[in-house]
Amino acid sequence: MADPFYITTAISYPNGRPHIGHAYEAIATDVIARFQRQMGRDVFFLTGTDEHGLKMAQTARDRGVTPHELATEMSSLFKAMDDRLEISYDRFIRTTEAEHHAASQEIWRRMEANGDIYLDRYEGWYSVRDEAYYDEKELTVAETGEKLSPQGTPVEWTVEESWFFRLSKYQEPLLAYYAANPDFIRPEARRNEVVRFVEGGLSDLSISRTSFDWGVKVPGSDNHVMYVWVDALTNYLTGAGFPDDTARYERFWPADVHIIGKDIIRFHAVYWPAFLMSAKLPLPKQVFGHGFLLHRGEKMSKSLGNVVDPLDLADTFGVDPLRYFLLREVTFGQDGSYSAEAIVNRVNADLANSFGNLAQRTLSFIAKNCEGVVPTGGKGDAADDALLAQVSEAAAEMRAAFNDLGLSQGIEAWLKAVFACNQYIDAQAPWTLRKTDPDRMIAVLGTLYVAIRDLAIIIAPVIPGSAAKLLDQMGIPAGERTHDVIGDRSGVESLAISGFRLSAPTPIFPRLELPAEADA
RNA sequence: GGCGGAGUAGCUCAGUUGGUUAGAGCAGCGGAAUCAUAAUCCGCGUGUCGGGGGUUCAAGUCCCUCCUCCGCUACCA
Repeated sequence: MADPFYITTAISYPNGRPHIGHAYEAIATDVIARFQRQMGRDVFFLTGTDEHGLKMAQTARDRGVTPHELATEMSSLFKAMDDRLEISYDRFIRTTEAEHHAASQEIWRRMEANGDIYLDRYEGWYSVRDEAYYDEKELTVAETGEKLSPQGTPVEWTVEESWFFRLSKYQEPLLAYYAANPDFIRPEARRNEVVRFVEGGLSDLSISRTSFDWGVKVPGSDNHVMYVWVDALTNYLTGAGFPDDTARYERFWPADVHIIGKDIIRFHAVYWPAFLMSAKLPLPKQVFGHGFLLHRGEKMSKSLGNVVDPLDLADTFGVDPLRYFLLREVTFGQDGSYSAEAIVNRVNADLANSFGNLAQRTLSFIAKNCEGVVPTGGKGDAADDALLAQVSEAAAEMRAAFNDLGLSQGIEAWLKAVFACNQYIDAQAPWTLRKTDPDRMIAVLGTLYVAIRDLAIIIAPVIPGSAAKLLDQMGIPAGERTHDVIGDRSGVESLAISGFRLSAPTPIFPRLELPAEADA
C-alpha cells in the first residue's frame, strides 16, 4: 500500500465569513496534497471548522439562534468556499461532532492519567456583560476610576475554578525535541521565535472554563468545558480516527505537516506537542506557519473596508488564475501582497501569454496542418531531446521544491521550462518547415506535444481544473498524468496509434482584463 | 526595553560555506517573426548591493556601529 501522507489546515473559527486568508491557506494546503497524491502517496487531507467557545455562543445569542445552529450555518460557508476553490479535502471536520467530543475527552483523560492536569483557580479582570477576561493592559480607566474593558463594560477581579495543564513540566522536553528535529517548526524565523519563547520559561495553562458551556465537557467535571486549545488542536487526532478507528489512526498519525497561519504558531509548536507528550502520543512531523496576505501592502481590516471575499475574486478572475497567482506571487512562509492589477498582470504574463499561448499555437497548428493527427516520428534533432531534457529537469526541480514546501520556487522552475518551449518553437519555426521540410516539422510538433503534456501534468496541482481541461483536449488518459510519464514519448505515440484526433482547440487561459473598479 | 528578521535595478524579488565583469521576472526602449490569446522570440540596465567603519589578497556575502521597517515578548481565535 502507498506511503501515507497526512496534511491539515488549521480549522477555521466560523465567527465570521471566510476571507482571503482562509482561502490562501486552503489553496496552499490543497496544492501540497494534490502534489503528494501525484507522487503516489496515500494522502489524507483534513480541514474544517472550530465551532466552540465564547464568541460563538455570544454571536448566536445576539442573533437569536442556538450556537449549534449558528455553527452549522457558518461552517457551511467555509465548506462552500473550499468546494468552490477545488480544495480536495478528504474530510471536513467540525468540532461539534460527537466523535470529536469523544476524542477530546480521551486525550484529556490521558493527560490527566499522566498527572498533568490539576484543579486550581483562574483569576483575572472579568466583564460579566462580555463574559470574558481581559488583560490588565487592555483595560481603560473611566473618570469615576472604574476599570473598563475595551468594550467599555465594567470589569471586576474574578476568581474562577479552572483545570490547569502542567505546561511548565514540558519546557525541557520541548527544547530537546526542537533541537533533535530542526525541521519541526518552519520557516526558520518562526522556529527561532518559538525556541526563544520556550527558553524564556513556560507557566501552566488554564484549560477549562465554568463561565460558559458551549464546548466539550471535561470528563468527570460536567460544569467545566474545555477551553479552546485542547479541544481545537485535538481535531487533528479526531480526523485521523483517534481513538477508536485504530487502523486509520495508526496509518495516518502522526501528521506529516500542519499548515497554519503564523499567528497561531505557538499553539501548534508549543502547546500541541506538550499535550501529545503528556498523552504519550506521537508528535506531528512538521508545523509550517505561512504568512499573511496584504491588500496593496496593507493589512485587511473591517474598518479599512478592504476585506475581500475570496469567492468574489474567484468569480472575477477564475479559480485557477486565483490559485496560481497566490502561490506564484507569494513566497510560501512570507507575507505577500495582492491587488487586482497584480493578479491580472501575473496571470496574463504567465498563464495566458506564456503557457496558454504555447499550447494554443501548437495544438491549433497540429489541428490545422496535420488534420489533428498527433505527430510522432519525423526527422529528429538534438534540439528535441534537449528540450525534453529541460522539461524533465524542471519537473525534478519542482518535485524537490514542492516536497520542501517551496511552492513559488517550484512554479518558477515550471515557468522556465515554458519559456524554453517558446524559444524552441520560435527557433524551429514549424510554420516554415511545413513548406521546406515537413518531416522535420513532424518531429518538432511531436516534441512540443510531449513537452506541453508534461508541463500540464506538473502544474496540475496548482491549476487542477485548467490542466485537466488541456490534457483532456490532448487526449491524455487520466491514468497517465503523473510524474512517471515525464519525458516519455511512448504515451503520445500510442495515442497516435489509437487514432485519436485533436480538434481545433479553444484557449484554456483567456487574458484577464482589469475590472472597471480596479480595486478588488 | 529584550530577542529575532529585513533593507540588492522603476516594481517584485534570487543571490550556496566570502572569490572572476552582482542576477531573474515584470514594466520600458529597439529589432525579428507572423503558427498563436496583438500572444512569441532576440537585444538593451553607469544598480553608492540602507549609511559609516573594520577584518581580508578578495565582502552584497564575516565583525562593529548608526538609520529605517517588521515580527515575537504567554492563556481572543
